[in-house]
Amino acid sequence: MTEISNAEFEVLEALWQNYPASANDIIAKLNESDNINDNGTVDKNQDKQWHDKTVKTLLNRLVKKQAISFEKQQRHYLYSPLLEREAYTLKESTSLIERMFSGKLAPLVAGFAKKNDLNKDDINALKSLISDWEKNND
Amino acid sequence: MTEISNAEFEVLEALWQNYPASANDIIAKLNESDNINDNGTVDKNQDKQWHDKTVKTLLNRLVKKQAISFEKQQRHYLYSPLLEREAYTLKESTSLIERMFSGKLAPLVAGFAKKNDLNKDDINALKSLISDWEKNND
DNA sequence: CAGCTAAGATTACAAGTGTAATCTTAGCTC
DNA sequence: GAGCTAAGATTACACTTGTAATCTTAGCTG
Repeated sequence: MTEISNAEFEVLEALWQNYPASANDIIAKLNESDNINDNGTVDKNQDKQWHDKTVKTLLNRLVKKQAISFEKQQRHYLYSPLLEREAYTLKESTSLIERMFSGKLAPLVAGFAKKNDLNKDDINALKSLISDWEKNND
Repeated sequence: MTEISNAEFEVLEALWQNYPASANDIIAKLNESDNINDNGTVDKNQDKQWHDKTVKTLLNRLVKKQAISFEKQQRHYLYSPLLEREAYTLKESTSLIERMFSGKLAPLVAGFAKKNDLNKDDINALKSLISDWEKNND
């Protein structure tokens, strides 16, 4: 599977939020003000406007890259992701951590902690992950 | 500051490990079998061989992008990074987390926990980071 | 000193990317 | 049914990227 570019990823993101979807659905979603991810977090649309031709091009490329599929629905297509969001983001995270931190998660978190001032919620989420891990690994 | 590409990043990495350095120093470093990062972690060189012309090109691009500087040392140059490694990796991590996880660290860690089976060391590192954070934020 | 060499500068070139515009055509509209 | 429309297909085009090869020139070498 070839690489997904940043712009392609944003289109995929819109599709993950709601599929199957027509090109127009996707374009509309991309041009909404805010978007909600699978994991419940929110992407603010920095009022970027997506041109429909651009989105169509990206959909085409995603099809070629076998990241999404489509089925003819009368005159237009309905697209669906072939990639799972979680699998994809994990792959990307892993790759970044590999390239920048020799595969170790802690240095990334450390950098984050140092500057991006994690808040109490982040810390609680991490603690909860840790205790889950310990539950399963003790 | 424009974007640093993957190949450029690897060259920067070599420079961060030892600078100021001549082009040849950098080429040699890149072609070593293993490399050790600032943070003590190790990059295995998957026996990729860097062609000197390629590295020179990348050094040029990095200079243009103002990611590194050089000073004439007799006939050749000595290069130094202008970017700090930690600042750069933090920016990249933040950007990925922003794009994929709406800026939340926990979902990334969760994905990692779920599949990449964190080991005891990772968990300890995270715990230690958390307790540091709590020490400073209570 | 003439030519060679090696450092850096310049040029190359295909593939990928962001961003669309134009082309083709099946179906809707009068 | 003739033409318009809108979906998708094809083409465009400049910029970036990976990966070098060629050009230029200052200094070494015989």
